[in-house]
Amino acid sequence: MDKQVSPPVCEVECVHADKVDALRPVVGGLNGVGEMVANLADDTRFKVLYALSQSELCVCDVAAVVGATTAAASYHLRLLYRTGLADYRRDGRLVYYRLSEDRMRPVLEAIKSYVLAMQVP
Amino acid sequence: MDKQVSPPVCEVECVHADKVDALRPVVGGLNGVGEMVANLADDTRFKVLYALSQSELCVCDVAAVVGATTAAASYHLRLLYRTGLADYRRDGRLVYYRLSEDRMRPVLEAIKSYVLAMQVP
DNA sequence: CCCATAGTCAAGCGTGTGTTTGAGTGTACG
DNA sequence: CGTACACTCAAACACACGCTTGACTATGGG
Repeated sequence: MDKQVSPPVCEVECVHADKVDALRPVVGGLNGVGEMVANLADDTRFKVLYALSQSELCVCDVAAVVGATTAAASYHLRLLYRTGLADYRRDGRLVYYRLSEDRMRPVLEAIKSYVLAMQVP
Repeated sequence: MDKQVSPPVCEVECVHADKVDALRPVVGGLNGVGEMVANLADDTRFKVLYALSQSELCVCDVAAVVGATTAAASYHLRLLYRTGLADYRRDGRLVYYRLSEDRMRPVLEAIKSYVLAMQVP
């Protein structure tokens, strides 16, 4: 089940074995990080999730907030639901979505801060 | 150059105009966030950048740390360089990369914490 | 000068993704 | 019942991405 450790990797384990050995276990614990980050790696979807982190919203509202069609908003909301980041409840004709994973808030805030900080200079 | 604002978006601006009006300017300031997050939305590339955030490394070391070929490591490093997240210097036959944007550290740490927190339960 | 080595580049591949479109589902209300 | 509306679903399209492969550049040592 290992991916690749030996064949086309440099000659030996390369130049700085100490640093490499120190980093490998740490980095190895990050498996799956790409898949998780990919849930946020789209303008529309990040905006949707950030909006949900601020307020419970129906699909219609989400579409209006992010500037998308309801179909597109529904697509992203369903995707966020399936990956466990959002939850929903039905109330009459409306469907309300909300952020379901509070541990995501610091991530959203960190990314938001970074983006806003990059817009000034 | 605007994307879509009016046509198939609900009827009016939908159910909760107050929340929508409050969120729209905030969310509107997040343009480009998806493109930025996409730089981290891959297991290998996130690991590469995280490793760089911990230590200056040559391509060979990076490949060894993340378990990839030097070509794959070089591909991601070059991409990170082109997007301004990494910088490099040449020293003899070796090329050393490092994190060039310190403001990225809190983002990397927040994501790492989230991933590690999700692995326990 | 020539070879070995670290790194880069470009083409090609398999694969995945966001959006549109149009049809379908479910709820409310007269 | 039947219309109206919020929402969902599935197909299709266009596009982009990560990795491999093999050739190429650049540095340094014999």
